[in-house]
Amino acid sequence: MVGPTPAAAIQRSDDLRRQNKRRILAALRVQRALARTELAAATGLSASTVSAATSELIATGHLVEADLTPAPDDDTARSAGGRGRPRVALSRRPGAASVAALTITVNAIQVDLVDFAGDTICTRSEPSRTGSLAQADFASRISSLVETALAAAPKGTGPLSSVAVAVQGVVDAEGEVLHWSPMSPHRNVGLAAELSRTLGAEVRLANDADMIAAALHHDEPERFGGDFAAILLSYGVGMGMFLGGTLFHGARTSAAEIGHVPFEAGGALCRCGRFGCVEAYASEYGIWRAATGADPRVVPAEPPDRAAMAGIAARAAAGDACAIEAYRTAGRALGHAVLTLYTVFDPVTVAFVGSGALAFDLWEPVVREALCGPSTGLPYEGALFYGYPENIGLMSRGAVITALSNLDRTIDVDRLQSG
Amino acid sequence: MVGPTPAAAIQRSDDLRRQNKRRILAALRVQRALARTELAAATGLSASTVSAATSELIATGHLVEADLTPAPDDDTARSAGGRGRPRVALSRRPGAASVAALTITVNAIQVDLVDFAGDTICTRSEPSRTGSLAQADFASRISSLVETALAAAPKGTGPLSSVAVAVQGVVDAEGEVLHWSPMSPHRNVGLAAELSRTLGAEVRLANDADMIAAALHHDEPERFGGDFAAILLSYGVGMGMFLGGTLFHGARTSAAEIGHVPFEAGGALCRCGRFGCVEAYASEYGIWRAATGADPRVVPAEPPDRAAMAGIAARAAAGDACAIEAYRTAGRALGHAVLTLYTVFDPVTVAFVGSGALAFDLWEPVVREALCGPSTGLPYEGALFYGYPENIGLMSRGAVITALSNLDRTIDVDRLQSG
DNA sequence: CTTATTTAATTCGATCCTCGAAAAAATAAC
DNA sequence: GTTATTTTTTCGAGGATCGAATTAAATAAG
Repeated sequence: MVGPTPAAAIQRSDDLRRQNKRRILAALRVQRALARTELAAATGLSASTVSAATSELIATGHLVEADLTPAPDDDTARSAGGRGRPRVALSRRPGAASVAALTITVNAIQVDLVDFAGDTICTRSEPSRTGSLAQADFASRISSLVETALAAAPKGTGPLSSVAVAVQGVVDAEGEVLHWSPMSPHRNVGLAAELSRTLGAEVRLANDADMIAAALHHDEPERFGGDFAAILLSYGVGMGMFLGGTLFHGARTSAAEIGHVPFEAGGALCRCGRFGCVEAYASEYGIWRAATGADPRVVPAEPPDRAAMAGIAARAAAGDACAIEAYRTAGRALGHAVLTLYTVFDPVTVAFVGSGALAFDLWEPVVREALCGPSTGLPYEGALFYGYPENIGLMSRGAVITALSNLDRTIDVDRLQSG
Repeated sequence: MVGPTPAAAIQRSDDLRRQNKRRILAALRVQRALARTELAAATGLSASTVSAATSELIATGHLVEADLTPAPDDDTARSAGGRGRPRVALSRRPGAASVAALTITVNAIQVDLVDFAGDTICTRSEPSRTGSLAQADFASRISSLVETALAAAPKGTGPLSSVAVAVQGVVDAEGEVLHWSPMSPHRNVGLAAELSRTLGAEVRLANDADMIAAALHHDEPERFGGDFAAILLSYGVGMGMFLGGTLFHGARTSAAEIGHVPFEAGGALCRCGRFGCVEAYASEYGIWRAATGADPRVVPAEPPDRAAMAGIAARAAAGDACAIEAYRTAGRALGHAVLTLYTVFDPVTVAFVGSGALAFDLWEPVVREALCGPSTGLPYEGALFYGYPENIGLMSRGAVITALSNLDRTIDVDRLQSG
């Protein structure tokens, strides 16, 4: 290799075939079942190419001809009956493979086992006191939970082929190393490799907020199909963002740590060890500290639970000045974060996810206040905000989607699938 | 189109051919002359494919067989003489097309006319009092300067096929609209379309800092080949950044306006109309205000010239407390900006470009100070900083590269080139 | 009940692309 | 002059896509 050209992926004609097969699989990941004609329209390929590719994919066990279920919401195409030869739907064969989505939070470890078609096979979860675990135990604990789930899976389940791990903290861009996490004192842990060894499948780590963004992007394309940010207001403050239809990440890590943008120099102590980060004011513990009058220079050892946060929200709603002020401060910090977000990435739709969205109406006006006034770019006032108080479900949903989509990128589309 | 798949670019086999031809042209844009064997190595294509593609490109007038110049710095390959059939170098045929690079600053408008091989044909510039021009005059002024240059070009010059305009301010992501510029009171000007009409070529606008980043990326790949930011410290504070080998841009504009990240709430007045932006402290006018004791609530009408800034740098070097403090304040603001940059994009190499880099050694330690301490991500201390006091040359250089690379993406590689 | 109509899917031939191996070309060394 | 070496071209094989024609399967009409 002499030149600087990074020799892009596709340049031989058989790469083309593989890529087009992948495109068909991807289309069927989003739309559960499609006829060959619809696949041709969706992928832009000709009917003959789709016919050839799908018959190969059926032969290799990737696809099956589904019962001609009338598509769930069939607007454009003719519905149920009609003249002409009826279309026969294709879908991904459930037994072709299976994937695991792991959702690791401070409170619990959860695994979702999902088949190739995207249906959940089984779910397991257990409480986690992750902070007290030795580094090696952490990985083996996760592995054994996955193996428990695999053991409970019915016969005919495809081999575990891809694992996505949603975890709080900073993950490298390749999803292999956990650089920093609030759940563990260890740094730069090669968790993906450890899990891959015991599970015998490709494992990718991912930031929790990124997974939430992936879930929203996949499930609500009308709101979150293009460019948007998902800001996770939970124990900490994280962000996942889609730019140009793909998940944004930094030069070397998942990055976009909007929660650790400096807000007030020498201010309240943040979990990361610095003073004055946005998170120190807008996170659960930040709001809890301000509402209870706790020392802003100390990070509480135990995270406030959902009940405690709901209590503060209730007090604020009832007019408690201290609680209201806590939320207003959080709003100012968030306003700073969103203003920074807009300055760096442009106005985008923002979804606020997690317990912080419980009191959405209390701090949302404060955030908007920070966005008023002149700017060098686009007008900020019209930005759309959405609140999603629930976060765990979105995290695991995003991990499922990510595991499936990782699999689609690596699966061998030419060889026979076991099962 | 039913599905959400955006029907990616390449799926027919003749797309493949076109793409591979483009890859060959691109390799020859970076390395002026390469033999077929070298092209095969650089692109990853087989010798026979390169042979076929290049003979077509020669027939269509895109390439010519150059005199067998020994490659300028030929380490890997055999140099000059040797056994065997001598390699015959190929290069882009100068007359196949020409491009124009426009560099518009507060002081001057400059046009560089460049041939398809990348050599400058001719250059023109004239002073600009852009602020006082009517919107329509602005475009016609630029057009006529380009036409003057074209008239002075020797016979055999290829037709003008691509124009890149480097301009201060906020440009939309497609390079068509100038949303905001300090040089003009008008907003959302469709400058690209206006120029395209009179010049009869594709015109793309680009942010000035982005062009500087493009120049550094292209000309110093060992330093700036991967991920890096170029922070322009001139009349304002702008930023261009490469992430994963491509120029970063926001959802709808060039974005990455690190100069307008909020630094001190209710602080000094910024050109953008807000108070407390980083730019209000770290730009030429910000430093000038602080060093001369001018009102921080007023933006000077006339930008301080290069001599004035050099004077302040000299005063600071001589120990003038007021000047030193101005640079230290600029350093603190820049530190905030870089800390935000690192939090959002990860630690990357940074090039500081423009007059601000004149006093690099005065504020660089202050910036580094802000980066010390704990963080949730990668360590910040080892980041590399470089200073480049000159900026106009880099801007026009980046515009040339961008114009050529835009052309390479749109040029018809199958049909005969005039000339 | 038979026939026409309509839509879906497949088959077939043409064209195009890339690649590997072999041949041709051009020079240096002996 | 012959041989060795390296570059470039030629040629045939193997795939891939596409459009047109064909086959398949159902409904509507007479």
